[in-house]
Amino acid sequence: MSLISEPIASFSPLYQQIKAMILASLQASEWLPGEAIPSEIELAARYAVSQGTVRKAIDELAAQNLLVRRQGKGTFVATHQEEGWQYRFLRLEPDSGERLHLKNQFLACQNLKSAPHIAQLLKLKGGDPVIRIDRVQSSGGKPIVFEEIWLPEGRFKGLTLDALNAWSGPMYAFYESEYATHMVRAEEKIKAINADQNLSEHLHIPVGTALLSVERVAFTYGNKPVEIRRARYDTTNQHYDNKLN
Amino acid sequence: MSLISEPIASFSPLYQQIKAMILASLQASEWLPGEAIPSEIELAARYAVSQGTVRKAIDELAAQNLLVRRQGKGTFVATHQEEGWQYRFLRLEPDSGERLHLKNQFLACQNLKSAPHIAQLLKLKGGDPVIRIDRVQSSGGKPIVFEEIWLPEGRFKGLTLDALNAWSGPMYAFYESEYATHMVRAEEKIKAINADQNLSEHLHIPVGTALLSVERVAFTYGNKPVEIRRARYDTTNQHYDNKLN
DNA sequence: CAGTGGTCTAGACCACTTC
DNA sequence: AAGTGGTCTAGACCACTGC
Repeated sequence: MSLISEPIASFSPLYQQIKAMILASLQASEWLPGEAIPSEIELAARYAVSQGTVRKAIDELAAQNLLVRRQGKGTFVATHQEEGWQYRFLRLEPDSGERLHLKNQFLACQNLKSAPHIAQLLKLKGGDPVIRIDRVQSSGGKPIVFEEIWLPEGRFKGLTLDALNAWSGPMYAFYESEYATHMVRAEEKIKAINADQNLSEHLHIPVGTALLSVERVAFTYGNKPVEIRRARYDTTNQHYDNKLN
Repeated sequence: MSLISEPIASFSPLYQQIKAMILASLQASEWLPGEAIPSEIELAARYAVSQGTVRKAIDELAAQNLLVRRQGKGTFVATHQEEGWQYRFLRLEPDSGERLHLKNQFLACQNLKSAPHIAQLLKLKGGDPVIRIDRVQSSGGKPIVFEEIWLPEGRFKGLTLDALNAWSGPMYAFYESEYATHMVRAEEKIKAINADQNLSEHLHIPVGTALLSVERVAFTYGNKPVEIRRARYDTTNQHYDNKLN
């Protein structure tokens, strides 16, 4: 061990500080998903820096998909309600290459005490209340996806099966409009598993069939985990598509 | 159909043109992987634009991982030989979270006439010569990955099993140093399959075990596909890790 | 110390959208 | 025509590397 202590932050460019301040405003819901943020000139005045410095901050936030720039119109807070952004996190697509259209069927929505595993991923204390949702998604009448979802009860108070059934559209748009929670990024761990009795029934396939297991943790602003998903995909006629750069 | 023809390129910013010229130099091997490209000031002079315009072009190429900037030293052509970049495209990691270390065993390296399916992916004519490599990769003595690789024979002339066995290190570093071929990006399609007799033997698992099937097409400069891989992962103790943004 | 990339500014002008 | 983001420039200065 060296006696010389590490600098906390040896150097922090102005535009990084601006970026942090814009991020703080997003997190504080000063501007809501879908809304325009102030123009570059206004922000430059507010923070007392040049427009170029604000531009660089916004550039990086846009690259992270937190903001969306539209020439001639303004810069907007990213939203899952936008056309073409509803399925931003869905990597499943038909082998034929067409667009996948999934029909939702919610099976259950229960309030539970969190198991240690789930609590840890959501950064809750073991036993803290969580909501668990079960659903099946179908394509052309065939069940393709079986999914279990865990949410922290604190943020999603009063969520019921009826509310879910009343909603038509992507879940992340639902979270946004009903619980002011915008998903920023997610991490997935993928495995192959053999279908058990339960999955066999839900997906109408023989026991033992190979299925894709996708475990996802989704995060809002500030790297806060707010949703766990455990999905099982039948990949007979569709696949998980990934680009590596 | 409208009688008004679409503009080919309604507007092309200077920095995009600079980007295209740098890209052309990379494709023409004017600067090799691992080498430094000329300084921003030199490039600005060469293209008769300001340094800022060159910067923006380089910024985008760096964001695509084609170039790597190093403050105080210069800008370098990305290479798979670099420490930490050898496994840029490998998304498999142990459930424990440690680093995966795979040992290579090449089983075969044959010259074949390409099947239609492979030829199409490599943009060859059906029947054009291809090289097929079979290998198994093991972690801690356990076989984890069985992989078949197809390469266009034209670009990889004279590749033999002996040459592969003589090489210790990642394949993409091998392609780079022996065949002047740098991989830029890749696309993967992932499914779950049940192990057949052949896979059962290679991976020492029972027939029917669920395996991850990963089909990859890898591209060099100019979006040219130059490698097909069909991998099978045993995901009992490891998983495919993916980040969604 | 010289050379490289990195930050910041101020200003001119262009392209797109809306009124 | 006014307002927005997008491009391009020129210049000053900072941070990091290596001789």
